[in-house]
Amino acid sequence: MPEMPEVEILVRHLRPLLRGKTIRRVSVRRERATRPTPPREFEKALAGSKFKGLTRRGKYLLFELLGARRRSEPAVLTMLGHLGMTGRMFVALKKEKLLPHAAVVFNLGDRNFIYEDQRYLGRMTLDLSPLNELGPEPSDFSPETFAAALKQSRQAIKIKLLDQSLIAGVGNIYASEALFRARISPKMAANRLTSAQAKNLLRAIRDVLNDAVELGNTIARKTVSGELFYFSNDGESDYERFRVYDRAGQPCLNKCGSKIQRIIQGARSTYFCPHCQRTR
DNA sequence: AACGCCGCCTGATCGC
DNA sequence: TGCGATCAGGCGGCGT
Repeated sequence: MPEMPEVEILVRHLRPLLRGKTIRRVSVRRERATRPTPPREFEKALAGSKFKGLTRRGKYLLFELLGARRRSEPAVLTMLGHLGMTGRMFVALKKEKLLPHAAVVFNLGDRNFIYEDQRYLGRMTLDLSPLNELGPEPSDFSPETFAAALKQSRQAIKIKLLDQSLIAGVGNIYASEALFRARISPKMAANRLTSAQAKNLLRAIRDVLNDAVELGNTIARKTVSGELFYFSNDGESDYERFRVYDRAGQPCLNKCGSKIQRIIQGARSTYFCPHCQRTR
């Protein structure tokens, strides 16, 4: 499940591999992959363009390209990528066999840049409108503004943290992790957090995400084989990575004597320590 | 208009 | 052994 740290790691990995490369040909192999941009339009718009920059916003990847020379001056294009639940993006030698779920293939000459997605919940598109719905990056959010924003909602804080229009980049795993570090109950109504609690929570969100990027970078370096790079969730690499996520029934790492509990909020799993996170 | 809920997707796992 | 049900969960869209 890629959240902000996984996307950040991927962006840092891909940036130097793509910079300056010209797209010879684009092949959309899954019609859904470029929604709402029509696949043929997507292929046509990007063929011949050159990768310039790559940045991240929330869980989105922003590919900046210089359009193919048409008559007038070259157009700047932005392509938006999202990994959904199971998306992967990597550069591979053209001669390598395509994975069964390759959704979009960008040919760069002797290499392919591939977006692959087992469940097709992610996408690669020219529609930039989702960016308008995003809240601030955790690093840009002033603690006062964050605290004030929480006052607007009666939803449980855990559910609220998943709202990308409030704060960008927090997903199901790091929402639980941040609340544990801030010692705040996931069930607490967002508008009932004190200003101090909100500030602690923002601090915890930043710490959890930054730590994950650092740890992930270590793992990623080990995972790279040749030109192939994967972000994978199903791995040995998750060892001791999370303090509460997926640890139901196991002892709280604060050694309080309680066991981590799993509850369902908004149809999603939440993990927390009922002793250390007693706020309501 | 904040909020709840469903659909999209495939593969792993579980119960009968 | 086989097969349907359930779960994984980010996000867009829709209904209230």
